[in-house]
Amino acid sequence: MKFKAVKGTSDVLPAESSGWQYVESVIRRQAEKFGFREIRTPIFEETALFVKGTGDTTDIVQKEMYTFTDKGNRSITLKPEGTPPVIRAMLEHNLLKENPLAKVYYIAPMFRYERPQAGRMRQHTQFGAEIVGSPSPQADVEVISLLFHTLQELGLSGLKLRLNTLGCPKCRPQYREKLVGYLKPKLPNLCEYCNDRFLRNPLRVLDCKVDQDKFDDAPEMGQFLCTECRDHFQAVQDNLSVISIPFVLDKKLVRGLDYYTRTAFEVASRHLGAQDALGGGGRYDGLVEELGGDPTPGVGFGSGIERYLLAMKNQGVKFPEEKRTDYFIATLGNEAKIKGMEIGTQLRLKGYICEQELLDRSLKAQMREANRLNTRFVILIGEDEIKKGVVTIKDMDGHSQRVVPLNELVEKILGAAKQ
RNA sequence: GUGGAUGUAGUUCAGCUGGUUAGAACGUCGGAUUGUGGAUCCGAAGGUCGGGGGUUCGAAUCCCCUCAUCCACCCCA
Repeated sequence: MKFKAVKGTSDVLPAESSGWQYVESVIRRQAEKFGFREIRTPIFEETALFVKGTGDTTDIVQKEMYTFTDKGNRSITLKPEGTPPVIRAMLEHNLLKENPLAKVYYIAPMFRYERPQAGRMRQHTQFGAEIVGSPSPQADVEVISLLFHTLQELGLSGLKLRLNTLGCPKCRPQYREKLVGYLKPKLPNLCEYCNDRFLRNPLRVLDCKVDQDKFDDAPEMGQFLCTECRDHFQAVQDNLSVISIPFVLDKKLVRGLDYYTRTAFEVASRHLGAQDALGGGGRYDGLVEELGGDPTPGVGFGSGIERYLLAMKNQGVKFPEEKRTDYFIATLGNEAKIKGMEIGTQLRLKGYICEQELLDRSLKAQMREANRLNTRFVILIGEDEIKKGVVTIKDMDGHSQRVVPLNELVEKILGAAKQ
């Protein structure tokens, strides 16, 4: 085979696209119920937006971006995540000046140069949402609720919401300093990954699978939280409880993006493999300012639609049935084909789903095709019908058929379809 | 970037320690029903055995290289 979809990308074939459309429609309905409005930003951005927004210490920026130079000598990057472009667009168009609160969602492709595996692609599609402008813990909860309830609405079960707080620029540095002091003497005894993580993001070291048991006496973020952060975190938990969203506290949950403050969360499915997060997000109270706006709080999430579909498949979730074909026009002979074209056009104008044979197959094959399409009625036009100026209509469910004169065809079948 | 597994019809797979015409199921097409679907029966088409090189009288099968896919690490959606 000559051409193949490049590594880590895949095609959504007709057999799967109805599943996608269904998921997308559920997402849009949920987002709109909460009052989120869609935002569409370009598929690529100036590279610097991610270096500054996502953070230059993150894996995404250090080794996963699809970056290239365009003919105008600009450094361009295919977006690896959705939040920085959304903030950029809000600032560029002064959305936050028009209204101090902005709630947006998006369904968009993301690109990361990673080694593909189950649930991880180089191009994947994220459903994300952001609330910008509100410092309220209820904004955190609204965003979590949108994600959680969307997943539930799709029929996903075995969901696990993990929750943590990362503190703020006031209290996190103190914890970080303490943790670094605690870890430093242990480094020679820790694995190479730990040593690597220690340099990039010390909070991550505690999450190591190899050395996990060596950190029993490690200092905890909880002991260092300032009162504002502590209250905020408590309020998030209280509100989640009020709306009956179950969660577990996970002190090791440290998201891989630099901009998170306070709340961090992740929803995982037990129906997925190693990459089990359906979505994750958190609060980013410093990001807007970092990208050149006034200090403005924000909170949001990103979630992977390919993973939704994977989890739904693994879990055996049933998708709604596809629409059936109302009329299949089976034809024999040239005149019949022309007549069929005419009839089909009229039926579609009336709003029916209507297909016509395009391969000149045998009548048997055409009937088989009609059956495959789950057709309600077959309109048969052969040489006999042409001679007599009629059409044979077969009811595929009732197995009955009758002959209808051409001139009253549309009226007749309109009636039949209403039954 | 690291490790492991796998590449044979459209699809899912079989093919024993190398032996000559590479099989099955499903799907497709045709027939049983000269113009009628889903069930059944019969038949047909469809394969450079991922690619290249080597060993051998002989390679889908053994060796080397390469490419791709999958899974895991890392990290994330």
